Amino acid sequence: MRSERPVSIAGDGGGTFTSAARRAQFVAAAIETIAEVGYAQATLARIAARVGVSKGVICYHFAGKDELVREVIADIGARGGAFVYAQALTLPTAAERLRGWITSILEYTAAHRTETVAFHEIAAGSRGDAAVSAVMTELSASVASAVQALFADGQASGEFREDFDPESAATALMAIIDAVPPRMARDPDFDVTRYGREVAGLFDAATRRPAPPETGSPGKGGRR
Amino acid sequence: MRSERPVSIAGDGGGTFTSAARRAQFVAAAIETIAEVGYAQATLARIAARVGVSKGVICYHFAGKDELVREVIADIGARGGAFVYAQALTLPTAAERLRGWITSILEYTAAHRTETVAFHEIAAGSRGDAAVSAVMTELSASVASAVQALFADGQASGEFREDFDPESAATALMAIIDAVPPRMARDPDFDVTRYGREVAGLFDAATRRPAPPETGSPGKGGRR
Amino acid sequence: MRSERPVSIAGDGGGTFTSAARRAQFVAAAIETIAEVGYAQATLARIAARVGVSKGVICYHFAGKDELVREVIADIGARGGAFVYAQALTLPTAAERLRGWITSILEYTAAHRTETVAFHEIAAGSRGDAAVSAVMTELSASVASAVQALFADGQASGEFREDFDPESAATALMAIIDAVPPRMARDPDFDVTRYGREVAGLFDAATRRPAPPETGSPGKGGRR
Amino acid sequence: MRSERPVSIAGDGGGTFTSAARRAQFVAAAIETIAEVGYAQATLARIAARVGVSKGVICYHFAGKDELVREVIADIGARGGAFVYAQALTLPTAAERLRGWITSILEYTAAHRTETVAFHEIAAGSRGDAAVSAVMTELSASVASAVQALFADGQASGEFREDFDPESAATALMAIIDAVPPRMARDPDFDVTRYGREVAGLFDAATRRPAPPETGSPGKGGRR
DNA sequence: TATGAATGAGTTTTCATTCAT
DNA sequence: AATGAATGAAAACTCATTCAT
Repeated sequence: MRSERPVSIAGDGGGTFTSAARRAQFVAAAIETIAEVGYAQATLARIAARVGVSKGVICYHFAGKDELVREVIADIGARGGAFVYAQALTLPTAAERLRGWITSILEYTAAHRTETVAFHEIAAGSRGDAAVSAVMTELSASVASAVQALFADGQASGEFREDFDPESAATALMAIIDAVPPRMARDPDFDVTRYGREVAGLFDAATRRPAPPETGSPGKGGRR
Repeated sequence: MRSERPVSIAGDGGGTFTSAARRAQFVAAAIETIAEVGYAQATLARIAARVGVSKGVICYHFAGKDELVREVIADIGARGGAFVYAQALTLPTAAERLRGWITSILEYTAAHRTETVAFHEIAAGSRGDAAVSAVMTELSASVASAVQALFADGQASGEFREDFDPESAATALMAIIDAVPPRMARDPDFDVTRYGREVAGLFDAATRRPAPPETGSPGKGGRR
Repeated sequence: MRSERPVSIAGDGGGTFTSAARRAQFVAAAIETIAEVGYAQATLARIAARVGVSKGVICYHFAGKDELVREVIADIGARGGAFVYAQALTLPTAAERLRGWITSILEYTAAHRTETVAFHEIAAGSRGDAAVSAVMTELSASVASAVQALFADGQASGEFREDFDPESAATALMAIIDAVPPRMARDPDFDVTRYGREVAGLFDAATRRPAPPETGSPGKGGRR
Repeated sequence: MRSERPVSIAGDGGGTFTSAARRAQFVAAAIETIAEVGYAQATLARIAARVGVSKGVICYHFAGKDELVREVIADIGARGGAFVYAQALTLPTAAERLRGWITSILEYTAAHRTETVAFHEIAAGSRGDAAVSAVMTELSASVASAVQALFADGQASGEFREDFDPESAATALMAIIDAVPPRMARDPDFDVTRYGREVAGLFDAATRRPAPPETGSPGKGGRR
């Protein structure tokens, strides 16, 4: 019975795919399909057709559509998450980390349109699919808390103003980032890099501690 | 021809529903259903069940699902649009209008959860439904340009900094607003009012022209 | 209970239709609708719409669609039959009666396109509707036997050749006549009158006893 | 893409149906069903039931009902057309070709009742189905013009009388032929072969050039 | 009588899933 | 492992018919 379902053991020199590679192939096809036609229109038939195999094969390698979609999410999340975290958190100041995060995540978004568009399509269309929903929520919560920490750190270190709520700021920033993929899909000329610079600028202005009230040290104020 | 298709004549004090009232009832049921289970899961059967009638009744009152959905969009858009525009645009300064717009639209969002959640669900899930998509795109574009004008006005009047791009700022703000309904749906404790205040604060800080560089008038700088 | 269903008593001076007139109105509307869109597409809704009333009214006046259709058949049959019989059967010779029948029935067909087209549509599309089918079969059988008699009479009187089968000839002639309405519907320029002349000519040539064996030349006549 | 839609590759000796054979099976079932209950009543459910499979199977093998019906028409048309053309057109005289055509087409009709009845049902019931209608019209026009040529040839060669219109004669003959399938369906004892002989005789008599007026050359008349 | 509303059976079609080979 | 075939549930929509008013 257990042998009924392929396990992920690699290392098969033959021309035929190992099970793991096959699964990866379907995940990739699913991502492309979802990005192209939207979550609701991404049927197993269409995904299988993209790979050039019959519909049944997907059901052989995955327990069902749910499992495939969950793997799609995991795949996108893992790759994207790794990249983003690698960039931002090493910089010295909170302001730099914030700008770095915005810039790098949008850079990634622009460089991986298909993936990020697919991710957004799933997030938007998977309502009512409890299992999928749960994964999405969890994933987005973990990113949100990292972003929130970014703001909190800046406040704690005195870099940022203290009259804003880090959680709200994180929510807002996440919203801004999340809206980029559909915007790219809708409008291919959208300049993501420029937008990233602008958003970073807005958040910089919004969070930077205002120039101190010039209490008798004019030199400092002037130099600034 | 006369009576085959119910027409929208309102004003009937009787206890029995007029056709217009019936249509409104289905529109309301559709909104609730969409908000509750998502666009893809909002079948005619479910909507009819909510009203407590058979599936066919909807097809009697509406030419088809498309017509119902279009009416849903029109209904939400009309009511919401009227409200929002009424508030914000009368205030004297751009900063006040910006804050007013953010505050009032989120106030409206909070007060009309079901409606706004449904609207977002449709926007998110109607890919591949050309007719619906078109209406949504148009509607959102018109709001976006009004918001952009808000920022541009502030820059033109000298109230706002000039080193940000009004279009990008509008895009960002719209993204923030659009993300609220699904957040409310996901997390019933989300405090929209507080969030509105925070977002307004962030945009205020981000757009306000910084304190002038103290060019020889120390008295003013000091007071500030 | 009996008063539940309107009876056919005429003579109601008011502006409102008597039941009989109402029924006739629906029959007329049904004929027009069937001729226009075909039997399968002639729904009660469409018929009612043509009269300008609601669908339910038809069900009030008729037990069901079947009854309406049967009345349509009876109506067309009665009027058409009466007309045709009146013309042809008074002429002196069989050849004249044959030509007369062909001419007059096609004349009628041309003059009552809507009716005859509707009749044909019902005949063609009412398969599987036992009650309707039965009426059609009966009606067509009665005409067929009259036509057959026409040929048989000509043979009996010596006017017609004897080497053809009156039943087959009647079947063939009926087929020719029955095909005219759909042809008219398909091709509005079809010249029915000319076609009638041609068909009459063909049947005349087909049935006429060949030139008598030259009664003035005894040798030939004798050989026959 | 490769295997999603079954393709028409024949030649598989195994016991299992190839896709082509399966399609042919459904085409055959559709023909039988249409012949039996009429075009309007021939639902996918009924056709599937005849084969003993679920409704969805037909949609698996055919894009939709339209495709099935079009294949039914093509199937009947191809087989029937080939047969009929093979027979008639090789004979030397126009009179023989005319008789040959009538005889052979009715022979075919008698030998393929189900098929021809189905064909007639489709022709009669497909009003309002533009695609199907178009195919039928075209097919019948091509046969009609061939028949018309038959008459015209006979006139041109001097075999036939010249005082009839070939087009009308063709229309009449087509009407006679077209009426046979429904007649067979209605009346199982109808003797098609005999009818064919009779119709051929009628048209022979109707078209044959009459014996010349015997103007003083008895030898010629006698020999004839 | 008439109406509009409602019903429910029935139609085509789509799709995830199962299964024998 | 893979396939093609089959399934069956569900979707949107149509239509004759019923019924309270």
